[in-house]
Amino acid sequence: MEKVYTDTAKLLKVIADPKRLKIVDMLSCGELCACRILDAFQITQPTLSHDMKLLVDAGIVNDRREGKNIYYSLNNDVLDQLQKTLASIFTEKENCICQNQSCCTD
Amino acid sequence: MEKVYTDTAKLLKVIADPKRLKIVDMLSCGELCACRILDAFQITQPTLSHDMKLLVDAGIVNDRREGKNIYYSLNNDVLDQLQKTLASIFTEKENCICQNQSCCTD
DNA sequence: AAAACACATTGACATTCTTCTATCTGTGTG
DNA sequence: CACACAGATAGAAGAATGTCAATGTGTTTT
Repeated sequence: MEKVYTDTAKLLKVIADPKRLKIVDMLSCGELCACRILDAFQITQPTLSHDMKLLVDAGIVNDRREGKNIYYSLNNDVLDQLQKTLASIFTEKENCICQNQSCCTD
Repeated sequence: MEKVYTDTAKLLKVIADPKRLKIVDMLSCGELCACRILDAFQITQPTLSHDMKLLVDAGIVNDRREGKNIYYSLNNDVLDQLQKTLASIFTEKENCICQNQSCCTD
């Protein structure tokens, strides 16, 4: 499968979750520590830690330690690029992936 | 969990797959019948049928029978709305979801 | 140094997703 | 009507995901 599809699908899979979407929404206003994010959910600390690891590993979120706390923030470059990629997938292109093909029963 | 997150996550889950992303990309150039889409992949016909059902049930794709064939096309309204929702989640808002909150250790 | 705090990791279990083979349904054709 | 074709549905097996309790690691405080 073409790389753009596999790469984009990996990113989408990480944000295709209500909790993680809300986390991204919270972080869009600025950096937050894990404990603050945890307060907003009815999940255990290890579950949040697991979700944050997915977001960080995907490059969507940056993490930074300050004393005992870990502060998380959005990586806007990755999200901007994702939006551009989606726009290009959703929209007709000049060199259409399936142009000049007729249906099998034509 | 807030409805916008669960609804958006459901849509994202459906397109968070390389095959289905490529299908959307193919359909962005116009209507295609199932047999034509199937030609582009190394999967069995029931697998494609299952993927198309996910896309149709999510409202991302419309289906239409013409004789023996089913023709699929994009529902651009749903995709446009999804892009807008993502943009609003990714971007700082005036009424920030977490404004006026200080970290738990402050 | 010992204890407390914030977060990560491990291991287990349940749920969901993916993909297949086999079969069924709807449509057109001889 | 019998058959062929396009696609959907059913059922099953394996893979991936979500979540937790228990425990480990790094940092600060006493």
